[in-house]
Amino acid sequence: MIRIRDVAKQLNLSITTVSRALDGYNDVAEQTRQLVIRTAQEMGYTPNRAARQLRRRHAEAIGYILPAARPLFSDAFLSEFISGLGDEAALHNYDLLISSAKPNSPEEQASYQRWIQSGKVDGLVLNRIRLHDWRIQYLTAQKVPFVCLERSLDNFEFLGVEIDSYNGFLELTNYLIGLGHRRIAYIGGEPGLKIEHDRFSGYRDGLAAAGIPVCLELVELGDLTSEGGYRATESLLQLAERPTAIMCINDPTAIGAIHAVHDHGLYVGNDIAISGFDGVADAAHMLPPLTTVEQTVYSTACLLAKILFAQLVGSEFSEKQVKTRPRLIIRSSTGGRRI
Amino acid sequence: MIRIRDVAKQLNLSITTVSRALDGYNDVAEQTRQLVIRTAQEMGYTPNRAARQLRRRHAEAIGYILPAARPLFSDAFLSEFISGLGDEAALHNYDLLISSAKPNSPEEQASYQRWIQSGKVDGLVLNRIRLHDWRIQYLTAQKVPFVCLERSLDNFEFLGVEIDSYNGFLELTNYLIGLGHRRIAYIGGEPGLKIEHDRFSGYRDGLAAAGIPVCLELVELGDLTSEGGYRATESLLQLAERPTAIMCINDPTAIGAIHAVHDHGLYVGNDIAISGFDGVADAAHMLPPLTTVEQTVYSTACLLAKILFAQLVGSEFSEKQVKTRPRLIIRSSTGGRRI
DNA sequence: TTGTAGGCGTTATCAA
DNA sequence: TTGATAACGCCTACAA
Repeated sequence: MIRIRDVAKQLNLSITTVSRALDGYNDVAEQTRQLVIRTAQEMGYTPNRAARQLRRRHAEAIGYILPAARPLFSDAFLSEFISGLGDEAALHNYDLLISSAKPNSPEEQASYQRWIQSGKVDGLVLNRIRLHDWRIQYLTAQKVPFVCLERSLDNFEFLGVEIDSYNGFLELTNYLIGLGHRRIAYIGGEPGLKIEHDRFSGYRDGLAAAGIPVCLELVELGDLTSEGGYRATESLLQLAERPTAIMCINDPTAIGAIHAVHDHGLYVGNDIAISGFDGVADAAHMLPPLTTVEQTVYSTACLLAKILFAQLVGSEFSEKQVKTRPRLIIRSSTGGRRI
Repeated sequence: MIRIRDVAKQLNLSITTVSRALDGYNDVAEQTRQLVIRTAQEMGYTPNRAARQLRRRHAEAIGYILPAARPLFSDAFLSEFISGLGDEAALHNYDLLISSAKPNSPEEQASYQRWIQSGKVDGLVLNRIRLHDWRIQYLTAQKVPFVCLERSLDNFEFLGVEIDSYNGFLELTNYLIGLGHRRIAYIGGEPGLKIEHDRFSGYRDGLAAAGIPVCLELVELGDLTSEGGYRATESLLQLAERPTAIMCINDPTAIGAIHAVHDHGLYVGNDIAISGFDGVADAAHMLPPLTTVEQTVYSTACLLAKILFAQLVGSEFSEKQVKTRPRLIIRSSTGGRRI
């Protein structure tokens, strides 16, 4: 390992001078600076992170804990989300630390506490926010910078990005009603989730505005995965009177729904309309292509990270709170040619 | 922030004693140990990671750099892969550090060097290995522990997991030939990739064994994404004599291919057979469900991490090199009912 | 403009 | 069984 003292010795300079030349202080002769920078580069010197962290008292890393309900999970949303966070972090020369935990589990709590208390990360990114989320209370109390995708009912001084799920689902519901659907089912997620609350509300209010009563047998509980969507759809298809449309809380759920409908020998988009929410890249490549509400996951992740960095390093980015209106993307899974 | 000295002061003990009680040394009175552990817990003490790293000279973190060809990418393979690495790392109380870089770019090189030289990670996980891969030479020279998914031609002392892509593709080719296909196309990835080499070889040798010449117009270059698969398939469909089957290097490519075939008004599984490779969860939820060669991404990632940890902490896991035979999963994208 | 020295919080060596 | 002390590599008052 090459240390700063090795560079200093090589140049017959003091450690101080080398350190300051590298860090861009202006009290070092320009000529010396150039020499130092060049030599450090040649020698392949990179400051030891542990030492720097200890001294500077920050980690130059942000953290994100994956909401993994089971050890094995797969979610197209997450790879886009992670790459957005990672790219933005890299721009600031920060690292992205990843862990995974079952939402609302003791392990989740332990992970957050360990990261905070041990100083491994300077800030955190949260998603899958619960209506009452201990994470927000905890991080606020600990004064740890964090940003959220979606807000909870607790955090008044919300920092982050909020996707207007409610209006997205409202618009989608209106669209389906406009197509003539009356028996519209909904497959959601765990009740305490903010997105569940918002999206279901959009669905409910959309129906109400058209004078259609919410029919409880048409409301199913999924788990945000394809498997959950498949199972929930199977129940719906066994009803005496089948729904003519199924609105799914997210794209993976919708993908499972499409599959279930197909396995029942029915035609998606024709016999039954299916819609999702997220707009992950794969949604366009489904057969039939999936009608969805697009929230541009990658750029949202970048935006979240930008907001976090604005807090951490006082970067020029000034937005603290962004509310975006997702875009309804109509594809043939809600009607169109027979496949 | 609570430091070890705070705990020591609280108990009127020396820092040394507290440190050793917590670390499980046996030269501290059992009674003292219990007291220390309890108090530390009550006070919410967690060792500062930077200080510990500096002293112990390791980071308790492993790293993985995503092969992201473009800033925005999405790959079902990766979310499974990352969660496997993360779960296994968590089991050892290690963190997983994530970054992304364009394969073979100067930034990729800079990222690896920075992580190594700054001591941010104790070991690395590599995939998308190139036939001649500077990473392997560099990490070997630096004596940094690492594991690979797939091996290169350079590393004789290969540590990691090798999926037998060659035989997987051979078997798949034989299967398609057995179905009566003669014009079988191949959509691959960047030429220097190990998986491209192996999978193409399996395809070529499979054809050769059946006395079918490789027809260059049927060999297309993709980029491992759905978009690449879509474009390549469009070219194939414009040939005077269309292929009757298309073997894709991975599942995303196959998903793009299915979509392109569909857009041309043809029936996948009927007019044209399509196959993938990876066996990510979504493949089963495609329409039609995708025939693929399954490599159980999640458990492979866990296995890779296990091998890495065996090096890092001398865990009980003794396998150093695992070669797995992937499993051919036949679904209706290579023939079956019309959808 | 450059150098000296002290300390960040922890662990390890050695002495008590 | 416990405690004093010296590092780990870096940054930064302060002195020269």
